[in-house]
Amino acid sequence: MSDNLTRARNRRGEGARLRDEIVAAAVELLDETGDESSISLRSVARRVGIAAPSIYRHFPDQPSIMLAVVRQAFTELEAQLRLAVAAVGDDDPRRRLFAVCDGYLDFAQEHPERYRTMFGGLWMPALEGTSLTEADLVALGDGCLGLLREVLDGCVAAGHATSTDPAADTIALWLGLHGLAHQRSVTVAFPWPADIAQRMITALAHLGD
Amino acid sequence: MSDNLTRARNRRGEGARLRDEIVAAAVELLDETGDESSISLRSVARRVGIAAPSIYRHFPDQPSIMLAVVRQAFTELEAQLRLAVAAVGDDDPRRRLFAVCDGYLDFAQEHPERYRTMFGGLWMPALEGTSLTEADLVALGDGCLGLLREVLDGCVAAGHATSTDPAADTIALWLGLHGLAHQRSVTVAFPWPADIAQRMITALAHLGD
DNA sequence: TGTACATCAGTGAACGCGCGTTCACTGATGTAC
DNA sequence: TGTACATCAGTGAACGCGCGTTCACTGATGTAC
Repeated sequence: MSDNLTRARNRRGEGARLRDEIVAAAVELLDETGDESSISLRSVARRVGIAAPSIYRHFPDQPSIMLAVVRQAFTELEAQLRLAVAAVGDDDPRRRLFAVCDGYLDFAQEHPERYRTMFGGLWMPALEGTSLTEADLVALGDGCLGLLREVLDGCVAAGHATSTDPAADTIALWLGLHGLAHQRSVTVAFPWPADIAQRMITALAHLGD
Repeated sequence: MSDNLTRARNRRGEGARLRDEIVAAAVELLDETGDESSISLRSVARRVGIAAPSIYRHFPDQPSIMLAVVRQAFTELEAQLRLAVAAVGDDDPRRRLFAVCDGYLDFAQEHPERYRTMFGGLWMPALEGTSLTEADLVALGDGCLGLLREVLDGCVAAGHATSTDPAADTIALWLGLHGLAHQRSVTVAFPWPADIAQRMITALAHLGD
C-alpha cells in the first residue's frame, strides 16, 4: 500500500522503480474491486501517489499496464506451481501431479480477480493500435503447461496413467482445470460436488482410480 | 440492423417492442466489437436510432441491459442444444450425448463474444446497487445443465458410460466443455490437438470407447 | 574544490470525449362522452 | 359522428464525471571541467 503523502521522488537512475510501483498498484486495484476496468491510468496514478502523466515515462499507453499486470500474474502462478511440486519432497509421480493441479486451482481461488483477468481476454480487444504484439500473448502460459506436461509424463512413465498421447492429454487436463478454476472465479452460486477437482483430474489424466 | 432515418415510433400499446430492439442492438454491438464495454446506454440508443433517455422507459439502468443480453443468449443456447439433440433422429444415447456437447462447443465457436459475456462475469461486479438480484443469475444455466444430465443418464442406462455418480459427472463434463469453449473464445493462438473435444468428452463422461 | 550544465524524475493545467442520468417537454393516438 | 382529453412513446438540452493524452514546465541530482 503506497502513501501519497510521504512518497519521495526516486533518485537519479532509479526511476525504473516507479514502474514496479505502478504494476503493484494496478494489481491492488484489481484485487480490491474485482473489476479490471477499474485499472485506469488515472486510478493507478492516484493509488501510487503521482500525477497521471508520470506514467508515460514507463508505459506507452494504458493497455500496456494491463499486459504488465497479466505477465506478472503468470510469473507468480508458475513460481507457485514450481514451489508446490518441490514441496512434495519425494518423487511420487502421482503426488507431484496433484501438487501441480491443486496448486493451480488454489491460485485461482486465492486470486479470482487476477485469474479472471489473465484468461478473460477482455483487455485483448483493446490492443489494436497499441504497442502490443500478438507474440506478447502467445507465450504467456507456456511455463505452466510445460510443468503440467512434465508431471503427467512422470505418471505415464511410472505406469500410473494410461495416456497414449501425453501432449494432447496435457492440454485436455489443463482445459479441465481451467474450466473449473474459471467457473469458480466467476460464479456466485453453483452446485459444486465435493470431489469435483479429483474427479476431473483422475478422468482427464487417465489415472487408474 | 436498424435504420435511424426511417424508424417510426411504435403505436400505442406497442411500446414494448422497443425493448426487443434495444436488446437486439446490444447483441449486435457485442458481436461486432467483441467487447462488452462497448454496450453503453448511449451506443445502444444510437444503434437503435432513438434518444438515450428513451431507454429508461424499458430498462431501469445500464446493467439491466447486460442482464437481458445474457438471458437471451442463454435462451438461445438452450434452444440450439434441444434442436441438436432432436436432430439426431434415432435415440442412440451416445450420439445424443455428442450432439449436445458438440452443439455447446459450436455455439461458443459461432458466438465467442456472447459466450465470453455469458460466463465472463464482468458485468456482475457492476450489479451492486442496481436493480438485479442474485436469484436472477443463479438459474441462468440450469436448462443446459439439465439437458446434459439427461443425455448422460441415457448413456449410463444403456451401459455406454460407467459413471457411478451422474450428477457429479454432469458437472465435471460441463466444466470440461466450458474450459474448452472458453479458451477457444478467448485465445489468439493455442496448440489445439485435433481431437481435443472428443478426448475430453470421452474421458469426463467415462465412455468406454 | 567549486561551479556550470546536462540529465533525469516527475508536475500542473488543459484538451476533448463519451458516459449515465435528470428534467421538463412534445406530439401522436386512442377513448369517453 | 364530433370533439375534448388522458395516455402513451419518445425527445432535446443539460448536468457533472472520469477518462486518456498533450504540452510546456520545474527542480533536484549527478558529472565534466
